[in-house]
Amino acid sequence: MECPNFIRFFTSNLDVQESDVSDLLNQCERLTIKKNYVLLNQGEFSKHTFFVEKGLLRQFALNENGKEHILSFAPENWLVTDRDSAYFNQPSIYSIQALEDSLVVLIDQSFIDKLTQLVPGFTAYNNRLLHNHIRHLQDRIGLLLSATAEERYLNFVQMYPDVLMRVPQTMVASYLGITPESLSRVRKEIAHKKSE
Amino acid sequence: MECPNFIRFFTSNLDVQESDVSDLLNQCERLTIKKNYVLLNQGEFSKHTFFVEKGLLRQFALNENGKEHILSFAPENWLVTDRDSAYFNQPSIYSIQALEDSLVVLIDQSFIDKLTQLVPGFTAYNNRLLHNHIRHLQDRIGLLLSATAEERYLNFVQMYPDVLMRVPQTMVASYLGITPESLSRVRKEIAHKKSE
DNA sequence: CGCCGAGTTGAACTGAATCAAGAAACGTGG
DNA sequence: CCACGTTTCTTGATTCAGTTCAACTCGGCG
Repeated sequence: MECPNFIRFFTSNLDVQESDVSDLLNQCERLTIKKNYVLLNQGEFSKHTFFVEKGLLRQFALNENGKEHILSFAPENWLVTDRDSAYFNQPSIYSIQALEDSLVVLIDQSFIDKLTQLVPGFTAYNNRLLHNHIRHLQDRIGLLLSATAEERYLNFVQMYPDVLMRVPQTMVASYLGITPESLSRVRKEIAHKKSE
Repeated sequence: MECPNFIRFFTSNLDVQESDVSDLLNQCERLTIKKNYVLLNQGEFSKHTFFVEKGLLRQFALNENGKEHILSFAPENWLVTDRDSAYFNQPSIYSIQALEDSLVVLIDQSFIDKLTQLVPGFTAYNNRLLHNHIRHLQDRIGLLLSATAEERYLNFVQMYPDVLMRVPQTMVASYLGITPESLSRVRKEIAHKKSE
């Protein structure tokens, strides 16, 4: 079970031997999961970060009123963590589920520690990932605060054209914070504009 | 010009001498600014992180349509950074402005580096701050995706009772992503409910 | 005293939600 | 490979939360 994406993810931006990462990878648990399989349920604990080698995951929550909203999609080469659980010993707010048959690598703290030891630049790299993630979340907040459903959808199309093609529209709607019906109408409206 | 909050912020959770932090503080620029003073303008660059020793800042953006939205409030003991500018060499998306007469400490990369050198646990602490920040942003996204104006306001009241008392309602509205008029009505509604 | 910005209130409007019903696409087993 | 049930998408009618615009109140401050 090869994991070329994983190897590339940790070697391409870091000064480290492929063989070293490969060794570390071999110490990690790997999971081949079917579409719809739930890796982590809301309320459970997990110290793992999931690296998506192949397939597509989503991280989502059900709120009090039974509405579900999607925090993130994670296609190949993405990392998904439940921070509440992994770093703050709190039950997870989000569930993590496969939207396609997937292959994920389970990373834990010891992997991070070993990589930190092995690669001088890793801490900085990791920090950079976190800062980038923060920027991304801030952008999304900005959109939610001041963009219409249509603008948010167009932004999504531009940012994640790949994901768009791989998930049902319902889920895109849930990511954007609108109903599937509204998304359908928004799309119709856009198509209509284009054909003029 | 003493900065007890600053000292406490970096000593209380870290295994480091007060005198060491104090020395580092003395190498940092400090700014005493008046209400409404703009520390950073949208589009500018700044490699600094601002630590709020006293007073209150806000981080906000004006979008295309001239609408302003507030990304964050920063009262005493908060850190504010423009990540685009500080870590990714991009012009800042957000402006940073004082909402009260304030005293801020300007932290730069060399401060971080020195503290990292000096205090073994600092990297982990810093990481923890970042993860916590991410959680916070995720929570906000969750609210924006599925809570009503009233629910968002009540959440704000609970989370930031202090800020609530210190800023004009207009700004709270802008943080929540609603108009000042709507906020006024929401508050009226809540008061009405309580008096029953 | 008079101005000015912040907050409130009202009336009309609008973007998106809801509810309900069909149509299309999809996968699974015979 | 087709038939059937299930999920996904579309469309329509109605409702509703929140916006917009405009007028008015209130408290502070020169």
